[in-house]
Amino acid sequence: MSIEKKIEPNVMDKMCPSRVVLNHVTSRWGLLALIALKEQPLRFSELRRIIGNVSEKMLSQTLKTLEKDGFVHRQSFDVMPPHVEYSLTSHGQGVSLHVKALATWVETNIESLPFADATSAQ
Amino acid sequence: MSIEKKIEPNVMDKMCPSRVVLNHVTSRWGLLALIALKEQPLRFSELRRIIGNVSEKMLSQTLKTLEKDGFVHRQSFDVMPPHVEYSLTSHGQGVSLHVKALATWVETNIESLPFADATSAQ
DNA sequence: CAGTATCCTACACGATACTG
DNA sequence: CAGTATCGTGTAGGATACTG
Repeated sequence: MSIEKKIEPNVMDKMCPSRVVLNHVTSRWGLLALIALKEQPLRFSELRRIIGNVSEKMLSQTLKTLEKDGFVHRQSFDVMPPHVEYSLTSHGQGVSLHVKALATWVETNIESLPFADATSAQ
Repeated sequence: MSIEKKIEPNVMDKMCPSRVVLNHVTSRWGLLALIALKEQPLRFSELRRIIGNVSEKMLSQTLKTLEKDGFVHRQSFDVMPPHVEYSLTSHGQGVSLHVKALATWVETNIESLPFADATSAQ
């Protein structure tokens, strides 16, 4: 069905490597995946449930990217039904530390930010 | 020219506040602006030059968002030609610390990431 | 369960032109 | 200089259906 594989090339691939990686780890779902996996290894659907509101497509895409970047390890057990576990590599532990710190800072300080006013009505 | 003001509403405004703010500070240009301003106050065009390849529209939009969030302070001197200085608030200093740490981690470790191979050819 | 394939839309972002 | 206004494009991301 596909002689040519259209693999959703990224615009940012012209940027310097570190910016690209930075964009991966700070991406909408990448950030949340790293934080979730920081606690413990998780299966695909567990990850989906924890992150919440992420489509299968996006989670899959995000995990592949993070795997390529060397942050996530994917272990597939060859059983039926399939069982796949995602975990952080040592590099993944490294970034997730900072990602988590950033996220925690925001959560901790959100109350004191003027932004909170705008949405505190609900 | 505009009875109704279309102010580019954000999809994410349905998310919890901290996620929204997190997205602001980790956004493509937000992240870079925070890092640049961490060193010293900067004018609009200085900021543009330092960040590089950011359009006026995006930088302006980014700065407004960060200002609303309480991370950036905008000081306008009423002279001609205009002189505007952007600087970090104390909250801005707070997040930028973590943002910078994250960015630094990536830059430091980029060489040891498998990703580097993919683009090291140029 | 753990994904892929396909289709579609909204919006992020850039380019250009204009203004105080 | 420091923006705003407007328009055009690509792509991030969702919905749905299907598969090993």
